[in-house]
Amino acid sequence: MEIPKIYEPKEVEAKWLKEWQDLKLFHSEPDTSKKSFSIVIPPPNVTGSLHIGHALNNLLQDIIIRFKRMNGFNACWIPGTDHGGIATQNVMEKELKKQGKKRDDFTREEFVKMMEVWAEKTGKTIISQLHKLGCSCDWDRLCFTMDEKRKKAVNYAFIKLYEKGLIYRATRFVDWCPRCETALNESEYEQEDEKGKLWYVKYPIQNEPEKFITVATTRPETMLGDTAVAVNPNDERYKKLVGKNAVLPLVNRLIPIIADESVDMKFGTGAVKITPSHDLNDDAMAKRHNLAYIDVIDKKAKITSNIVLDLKKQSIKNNEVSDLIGKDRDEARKILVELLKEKQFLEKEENYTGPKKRCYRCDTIVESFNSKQWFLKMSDMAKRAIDVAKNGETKFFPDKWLKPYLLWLENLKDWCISRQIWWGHRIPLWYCKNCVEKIEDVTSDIKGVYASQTKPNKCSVCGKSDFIQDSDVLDTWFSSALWPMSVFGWPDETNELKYYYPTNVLVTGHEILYLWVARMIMTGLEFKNEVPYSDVYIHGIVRDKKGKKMSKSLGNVIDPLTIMEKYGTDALRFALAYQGIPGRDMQISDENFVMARNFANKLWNVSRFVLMNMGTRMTQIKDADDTDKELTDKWILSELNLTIKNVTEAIENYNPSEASRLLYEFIWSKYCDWYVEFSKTRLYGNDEKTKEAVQKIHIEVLENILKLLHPIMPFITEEIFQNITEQKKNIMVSDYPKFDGTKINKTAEKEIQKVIEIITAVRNIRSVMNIKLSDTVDIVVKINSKETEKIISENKHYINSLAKIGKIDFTKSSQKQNHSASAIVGDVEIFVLLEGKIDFELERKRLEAQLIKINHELQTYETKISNKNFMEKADPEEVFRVKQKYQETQDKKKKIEDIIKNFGGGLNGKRF
RNA sequence: GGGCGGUUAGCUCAGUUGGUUAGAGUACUUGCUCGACACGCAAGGGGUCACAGGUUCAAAUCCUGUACCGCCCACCA
Repeated sequence: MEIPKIYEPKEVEAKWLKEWQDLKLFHSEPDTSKKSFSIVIPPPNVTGSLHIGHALNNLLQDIIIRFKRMNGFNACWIPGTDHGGIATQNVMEKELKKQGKKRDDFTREEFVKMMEVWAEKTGKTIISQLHKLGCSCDWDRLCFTMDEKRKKAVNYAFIKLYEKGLIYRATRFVDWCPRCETALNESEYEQEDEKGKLWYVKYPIQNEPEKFITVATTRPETMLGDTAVAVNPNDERYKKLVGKNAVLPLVNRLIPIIADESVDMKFGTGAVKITPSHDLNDDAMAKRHNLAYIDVIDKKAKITSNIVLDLKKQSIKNNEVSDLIGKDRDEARKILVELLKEKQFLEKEENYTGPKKRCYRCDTIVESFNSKQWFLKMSDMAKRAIDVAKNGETKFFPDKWLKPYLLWLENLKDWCISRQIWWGHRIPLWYCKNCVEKIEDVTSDIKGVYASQTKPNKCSVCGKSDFIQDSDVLDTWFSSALWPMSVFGWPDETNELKYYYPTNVLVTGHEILYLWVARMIMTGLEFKNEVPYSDVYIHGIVRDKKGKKMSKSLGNVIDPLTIMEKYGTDALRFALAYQGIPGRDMQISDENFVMARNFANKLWNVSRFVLMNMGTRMTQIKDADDTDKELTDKWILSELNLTIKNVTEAIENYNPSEASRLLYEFIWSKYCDWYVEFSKTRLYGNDEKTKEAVQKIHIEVLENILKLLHPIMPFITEEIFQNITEQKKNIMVSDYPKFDGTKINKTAEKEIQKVIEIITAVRNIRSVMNIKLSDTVDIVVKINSKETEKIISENKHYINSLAKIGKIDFTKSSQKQNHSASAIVGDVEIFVLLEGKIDFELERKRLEAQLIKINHELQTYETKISNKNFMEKADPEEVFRVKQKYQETQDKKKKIEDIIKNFGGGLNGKRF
């Protein structure tokens, strides 16, 4: 059997993906005789393909689900995709733009049809990527947030909430994208400080043409809708002006100068222009002071004709301002600033950096204004969501997220659920054309409005059957909020819903804690009266080397497919798991993948080693008696069991990083570096019985390693597992290793530790003295303690072979050995005889350097022991330890000093 | 302005409830084709744990403050 030296992931991965799929190992059916463990995927948007963040998110879920499956649970992981609302529609619009087309070139039906085709295509891409990643989702249960069943759930939920009176229509300030022409929520725009200007505009005082009040503004174009100038009532500069009128420049409309506490005296001039229609604060102020509203900017961010109507109403002579009608807000700004300058209303302009909201999909600056939207009342639902988190029905891992979660819910405003786009769940409200005069004026209490999944037959008011459906769609998070229920067929009481719901854990990044997690909890409580999952596992965001969030525009995205191609899927998975420290964002770079790839290769090669030494005697493992086992065997089994315990705990505590580190350490530094080497003396010997015994241990350890590692690295572990066992069973459905306390052997651990230290010390001398491997040298180990002599004696062959030395002798003499380099390991004095090969000066330097270290160490112990307080107050165990350590170090120091003393005479006399 | 996190070896990061001489990977130095692996083996060098106080017998670890970096929330004319 020829096995390549380098692990080749590609074929292996394809092979097992197919087999797992063919055997339907990912599939789960409700089975009341078994305990269920369920996870629902955070459905990726069908905007394109998966990024490394998705890979992390899904990997973590896969680790948990595979772990639970191997631990006897009926594990079910529901996969799916999200229609993604505005985000996806924008991707489509961008595609159209490339072809020189736009949304308006199509009818709504045509556009939605195109979107469906797109969603289908990208959805498939995403699913295939998840599949390739090794995600053990139940692919037979694939869902989409806008498929028929989910549609039903959304409509049902909307209608229920509507009937309960929780959904209402109102005119509110909303964030609005003038390019997308829809309301946005906080996840749909990004707010950042941007460089801009602050313009100081002089507003003349009525009847006092020489006097002005100067306001500072970042948005001069909105001045057309100003209906007041406000100052702080305590502002001495303006006290006399309050109550007077200012004349709006260019427009010549009179506006009152008012006093309001909310005005910041320190900002700008301390006087602020008030545009109630286009600013949330101004709106609030307008309500307090009963000011008029004049809309200046329309849905498309163009100047409205309202400004002229307003002028006419006040019989103010028309002027150049009316030319602005229909112009874009930016253009209008330029023109206005020019006009103000020309007419000497502009006092000055200065640079100013302030916050700007931009639509996160099209980068257009968000406009905020009053708009008629559908809202969902949040206060009661939020209260319940707060309660369940406080009383622990839902727990957060790590729990530091509890506080922000609560804070968000406590300040929650009603949720604007309507969007003026075409892609999404259309609001299931129908208006009787006969009874409802103006659709814009519809509210929930008006007659002739019906909440219904399908078009109503007849209007109960007028008896006619001419209906029109609301043209808005629901916020994409509305369907997401129902996801943990809807994937199991809710609102129908399906077997799946009964068996798998509530789910066990939700795994997600913290960026959607509010938007999604909180809302799922609220709807879960509302409709099912229980939390949708008991645990919320919140992982970090993947960032690049410089700590920047990965984004296409920054060009720093890592494509998981590229990594999988280059290093293998298991390497990608291991690297992500290894770096994914709970509660922290993670930075990842190529080096991590190289490390993981090398680790996979190490595992591959150690299994090659085991296989090569199995011969044809590959047998089922039977636990031999401990008496048959050597110290090294007991040691590795002890270490293995410790690893089993710790890895299991780590995964159960949602810490795959810890699990990965433990496994790396055990496999590489314990099993490969030491046990494998120890075992060679027996494997290459002639005693068949001994050989077989050590083979059994190897099989046992390797099999356990593979199982432990399988949730993180499924492919390579399955491949090796199938090679080393004759079982037909797949590793992914085998039993996860169980901790066996009887295998823990502290004595073996201690003694092997000693052996390792002695070997390392000898190797060190070899290395420093530049002793070639080919030079077989003799070594004499002098023992002062009988206990250690026994250990060394019993493990002599290991020291011989691992330190590559000729022979070991014992001596009781405390005489220095001629021509030797020395090392002290605890109570063991080692003399490596190097006749003719020793560099005396080097040896002296080496020992003196050691002495410096020892002295330093000794000092720390001395300080402690001479400290009365330490001796009295410290934990007695700690005192004992320090005392012991002190004694040991002192002994060691004395021994080295002795050697050096002897050295003095020896150098010239060549006694050494 | 409020909150959260970070600052540990050249680089990327671990470090559980305070208690071995503070660890890993990588990079670096030296030596290795020794019957799993050069994607490797062996040996080594490298850190005042951001800074300043405090608590404690004892602090990378707990507390307070400072600086810088990052994120979230709110405000900003």
